[in-house]
Amino acid sequence: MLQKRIDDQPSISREMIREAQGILHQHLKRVGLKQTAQRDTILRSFLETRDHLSTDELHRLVQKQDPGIGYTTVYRTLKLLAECGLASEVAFHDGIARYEHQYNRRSHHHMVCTECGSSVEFFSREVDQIELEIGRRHNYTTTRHTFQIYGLCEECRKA
Amino acid sequence: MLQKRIDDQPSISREMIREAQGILHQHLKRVGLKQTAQRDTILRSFLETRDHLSTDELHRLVQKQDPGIGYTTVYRTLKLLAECGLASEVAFHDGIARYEHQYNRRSHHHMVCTECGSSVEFFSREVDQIELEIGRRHNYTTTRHTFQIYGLCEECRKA
DNA sequence: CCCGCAATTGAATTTCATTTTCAAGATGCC
DNA sequence: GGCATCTTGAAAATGAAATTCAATTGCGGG
Repeated sequence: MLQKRIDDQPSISREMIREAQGILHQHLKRVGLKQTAQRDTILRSFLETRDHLSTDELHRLVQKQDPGIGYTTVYRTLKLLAECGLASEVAFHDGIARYEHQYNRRSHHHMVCTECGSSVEFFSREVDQIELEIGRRHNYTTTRHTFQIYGLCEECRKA
Repeated sequence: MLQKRIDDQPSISREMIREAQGILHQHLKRVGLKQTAQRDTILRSFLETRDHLSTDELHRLVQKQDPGIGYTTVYRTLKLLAECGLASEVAFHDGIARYEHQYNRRSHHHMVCTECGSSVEFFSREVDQIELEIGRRHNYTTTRHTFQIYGLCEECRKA
C-alpha cells in the first residue's frame, strides 16, 4: 500500500513535468531508443506522486491513465528513468524495490518506521561530507550512498 | 563468491566462540527452543569467517564441517543468530541478504565497490549522533541505521 | 533411566518479486 | 511509404526467501 510520507518539498509543477520529459527524450535519443506514448504516460504518473513507489504501485497508478499499459513496461521504464537520473532506487528493508524522484531534489535520507512503514525524509550536509572523506581515505571514487534510520514512530510507540 | 574485505578487527578467539555459544544457548532457553549440534556447528562456522555471508555461502562452509546440514537449517539459524544479537543483516545492493558478526563489534559502516563487490569497513561516530539527533527531532525511537557508500575501488578504476 | 511431548531437521514445495522471452505492433530514419 | 529496429505486454522463467511435512531428536517430568 502507499505509505504516509513526510517531507518539505513543494509539489511538482507543469513546467517541471515538461522539463523532465525533455530529459527523458534526450536520453532516449542518445542511446538509440524510441519515444512512446507509454513511456510518457508512465513518467507523468511517476512525477505526479510524492511517494516511494514500487513497480507494482506505479503500475496501478499508470493503469488509471491507460489500462492497457502492462507491468513489464512500467518495470522497464523505471529502469530507464533511473538511467537518466530522473528516478533513483531506494531500498527500505522490506525486500521490495522502490523508486523516488531524483530530478531537482536535494540529497536526502530516510527514517522508516519498522512497524507501519511510514517514512520521514531528512537532510544532512554532514553525510555528504562523510562520503567524500571516507572515499578519499581509502582511494575509492564514490558515486553515491544510502543512509537509512529505522525505528518506531510516535503513533506506533503508543500502540 | 566470497569477497575481499578490509577492516581492522582482530580475528576471533576460542574464548569468544565459547561466549557467543553461551549467548545463543541462553536465548534458546529463554524462548523455549532447543540446543542442537547443527545450531552449534552453524554458529561456529559463522564466527570463524570474517566475511559478509549470504545464507548460501554459509551453507557451503557449514557443509565442510558436516555435510548433512541442510540449507533450510542454516537459513533458520541465521535468523536465530540475528534475534539474539550475534549477527545482523547487511543489505548491499545486489538483492542478496548477507549477515555479519555483531557480537563485540563497534558500530561500523560499509563502502562497496559496484564493480567487483569488494568492501571496506569504516567507523564514524558522527553517523551515530545523526541517528540520535534526527530521531529526537521527529519523535522516533530509533533502533538502528544503515549507511553504505558505493563507488569504484582503486583497481577497478584503473581497469 | 525412560517416556512422551514438543521442537527440529532437511528435502521438497510454495511464494513472490523480478527478469527474460517472443510474437505482434509501433517508431522514425531514409 | 518502406523497412530495419525498437517496443510492447502476456506468459514463462528465474532465483532467493519462506513454508510444509514426515521422520528424527532434545529434554523435562516421573
